[in-house]
Amino acid sequence: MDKGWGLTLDSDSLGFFLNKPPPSADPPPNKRTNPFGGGDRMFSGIEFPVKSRPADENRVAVDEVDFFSDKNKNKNDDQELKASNNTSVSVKKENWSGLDAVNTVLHLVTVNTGSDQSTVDDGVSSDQADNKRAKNHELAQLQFELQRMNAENQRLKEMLGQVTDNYNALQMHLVAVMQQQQQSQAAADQTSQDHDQNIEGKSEEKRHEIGSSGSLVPRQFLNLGPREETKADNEVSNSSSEARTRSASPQNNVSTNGKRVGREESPESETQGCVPNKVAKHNSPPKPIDQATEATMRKARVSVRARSEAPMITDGCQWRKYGQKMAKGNPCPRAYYRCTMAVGCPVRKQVQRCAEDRTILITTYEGNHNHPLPPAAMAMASTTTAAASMLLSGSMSSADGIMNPNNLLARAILPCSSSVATISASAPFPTVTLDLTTSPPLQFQRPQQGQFQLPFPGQPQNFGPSASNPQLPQGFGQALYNQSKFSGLQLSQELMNSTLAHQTQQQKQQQPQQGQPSSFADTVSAATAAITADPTFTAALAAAITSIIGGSSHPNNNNNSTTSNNSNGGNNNNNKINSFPGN
DNA sequence: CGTGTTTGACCTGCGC
DNA sequence: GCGCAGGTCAAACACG
Repeated sequence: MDKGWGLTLDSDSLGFFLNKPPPSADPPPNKRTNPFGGGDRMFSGIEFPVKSRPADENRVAVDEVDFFSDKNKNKNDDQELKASNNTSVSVKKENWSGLDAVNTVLHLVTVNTGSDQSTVDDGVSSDQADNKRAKNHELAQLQFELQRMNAENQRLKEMLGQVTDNYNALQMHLVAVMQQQQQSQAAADQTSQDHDQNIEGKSEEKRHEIGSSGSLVPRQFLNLGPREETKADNEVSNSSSEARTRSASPQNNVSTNGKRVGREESPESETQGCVPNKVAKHNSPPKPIDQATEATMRKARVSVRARSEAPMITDGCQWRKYGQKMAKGNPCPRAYYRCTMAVGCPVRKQVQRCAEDRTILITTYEGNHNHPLPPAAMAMASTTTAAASMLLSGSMSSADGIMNPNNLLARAILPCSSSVATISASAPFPTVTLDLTTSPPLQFQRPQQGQFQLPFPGQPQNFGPSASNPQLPQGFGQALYNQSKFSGLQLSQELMNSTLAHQTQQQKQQQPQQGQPSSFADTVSAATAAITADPTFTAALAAAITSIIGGSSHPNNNNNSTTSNNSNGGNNNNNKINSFPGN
């Protein structure tokens, strides 16, 4: 099981925006105390409240709690002391400097310092009284302003919660729509090719399933291949839970012929995960439709490179380690995990440190979850899904090749950082690599939108104990972004843009008459138009925005940030360190 | 005792 | 066919 020492993808992403210094070359070996306890460097960027660290002294640390901390109380005490004794203000000055350091960020108290300064050399008591009154007045104003900002902050938090919920709903809706489109196309293809009524029936069933589930409550599946997902869903919908349970345990599948049969014949593994060639060979009649393509899609992998001192990144899922091997060309062992969130879930991942830079953790995901994902796992799942979808669609529509880091595919996946996405054609399986190891600038690079600055760098979001929850920092993408000046965090943008790119890819497949974009650059450039071109999406987006602007704020909307985090973090973080020699 | 990890053995695919 | 490397299994082990 995932012992959860890992940092989450988002925390890493957040760290980018905080100008997180690169990990020290020689980190304390067992520094991994409580990942969410605030002591870990990896999470300090987003933990709440913000801890001050030497490396972050110049960071914008807007911590509402601190404004009413003892320091301020001391200041008030000093004021009172001074009022009664007319004593020196030197001590008070020191305290002011402390507050000033904070308020400089808020541009609130620059006047006070000057006022304070003038008091020092003034020996006239009446002037002192005036100054005291003035300062008290300013203090009251300051506190009022702080309260106002706190309220504003709270409101923004609530907005964030709402936006997060709406975003999740929209994203799921988008996935559902894409599934529907793909299903329709697949059904059409099937009909034209072999008139397989059975498959069509399944497609209808699938459509019905999507429709009946409600447009905004699609299932949360991680799919590394769009078509595969369809097939998998059909299987899931057609198979009883009992059958799944039976097939879940490899031991139960051991036949009398051999001890490894169970693994090979696991339906989940075949249809949703990596399909062993053996199965393909043994499987019934060859399908006329791109079997090779389907096999390729099943084997699609998404690799995430992120800097982490932890043995593995926390992605919201539960993992159980089932093997470890020394890989050729890398002194660090490769660990093998499988998802244990549901019995028989075929999703596996490999975790290995980069040989060149051991602070870089390479996590490779493979397969599709056959179970609903917790919100905490949706970010990574969506990211990998979108990346894999783009990979697969790209590999189908154009020649495989290394994607240049400057390619817009990379920017579609990671538009706001200097991170790159690469597609490896030489790997045994088509693999898209999301490189999150390069620190982006504090400003997003949005080729079509110019630059903008993060409004709340380091802003404590009420993320609960697991501030690293990947599902929370989810903005709306540029539509909402442009309208409300709200910005998501890095992964949000990644998700949004990659999802949009994927959506565009789907639309591209459905509208060949408009001429296919010849490259992903076109795909990405069309993604912006897609968000407005798709009336469904636009309407849903508008509804979400309206609900926000309408002021219907529900603090509990952020509950998932706490509960899911707890469940996620709890599941993932009460684990002990893997004995991972490479770490 | 249950659960998760470790680790050597085994299987499979691939290149020569 | 052989060797190599990747991937997986499962008994042994550790831990709470």
